[in-house]
Amino acid sequence: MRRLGLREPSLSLFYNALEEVHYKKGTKIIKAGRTEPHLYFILDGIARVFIQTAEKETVFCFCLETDVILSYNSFFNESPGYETIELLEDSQLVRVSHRKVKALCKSDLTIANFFNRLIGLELVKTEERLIGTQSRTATARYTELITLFPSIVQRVQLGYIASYLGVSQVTLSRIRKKISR
Amino acid sequence: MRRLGLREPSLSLFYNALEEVHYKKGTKIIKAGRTEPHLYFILDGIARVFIQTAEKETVFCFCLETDVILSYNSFFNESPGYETIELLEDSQLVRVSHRKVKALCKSDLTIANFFNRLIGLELVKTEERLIGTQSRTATARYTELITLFPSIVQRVQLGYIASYLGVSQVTLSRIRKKISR
DNA sequence: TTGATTTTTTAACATATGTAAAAAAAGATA
DNA sequence: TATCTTTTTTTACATATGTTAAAAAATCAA
Repeated sequence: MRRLGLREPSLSLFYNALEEVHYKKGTKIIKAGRTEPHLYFILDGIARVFIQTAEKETVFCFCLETDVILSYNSFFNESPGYETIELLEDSQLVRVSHRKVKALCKSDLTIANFFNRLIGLELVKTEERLIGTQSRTATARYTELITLFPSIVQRVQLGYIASYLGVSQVTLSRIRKKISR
Repeated sequence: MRRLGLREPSLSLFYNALEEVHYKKGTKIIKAGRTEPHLYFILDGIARVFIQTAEKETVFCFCLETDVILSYNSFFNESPGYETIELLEDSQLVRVSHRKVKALCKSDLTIANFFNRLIGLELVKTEERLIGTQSRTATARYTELITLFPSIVQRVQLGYIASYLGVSQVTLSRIRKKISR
């Protein structure tokens, strides 16, 4: 949190609201269709964020250590979220209720600005994802994933990565073969 | 702004920082590669947001009346933005410098929370776009665009809409033919 | 209205991608 | 180790999409 400019005494205020939790691999910490009451930070572990339709399941991001896990629609519209978030490893997280975060933002200017920046950086990240998805090939995005987030490729099975890239697993296999030459 | 919960006296504080501007169709109010100093709200007009690579130009959203126009990376990272934003009609906008917005957020708790919500809703919107892009066909997204934002389809040429949907204009023509039967 | 320009649709062809199914490889369990 | 399960790669085929170019339609200006 400190890297986002949160300093004492607001830092302690925020820290004291956090609660550490541990979950097993496979746990769905956030489920689509529910208004999720908590926000999480990953201390150790990895999660996939996906959305489900009648026909298929689409992975639309992975969350790693230090990342925030937040159902945007739950938080900002107090409406059911779109995404389900499943842990892909036994994980350690800290969590805090939306209610507490909002109360802190309403009462503490420093925390409000810290949270502003947190959300802003999420927005930049999401925008980068969207730009990537629309303007670059799956091959380019896969090679980028390898260089920027090698640990994702190592820790996550290819079916999920293919879904994340928006191609079938067969196509990802072909991409992997092509770039390994 | 009122719909985002901004009330007096903070409302006036924010309003007084705004400056009305008028631009001709074709004006690029924000250019990729520059750290944009302003944030805009559209009073009247329509804009396309696109990014440019060596090979092509990709439209990744349209902005309409009441929408905010903001280079996320300029604002949150004070780094050059990715997108170019071009007005597709003669337009009326209001603008305010990032500097002023940040100063207001640092000094006024209500404005900080208002801005928080503004950014949060942008995040929800961007997420919805990303989910749509990844998990739905171009045909489904086009029919949704017609029902949710008919004015975009009426006011924007199909080449831009095709780019927005992530398909070639030829494919969009085929989609239009298919759904008109 | 007429002609010029821009936008949209259509046609033809090549190719990249998805689906389904099988084979191979890797990982887990007893 | 040997067996079972899961994951990844490969194959074969059908099809949707992109590219290029031309035709048609719509828009704009004189």
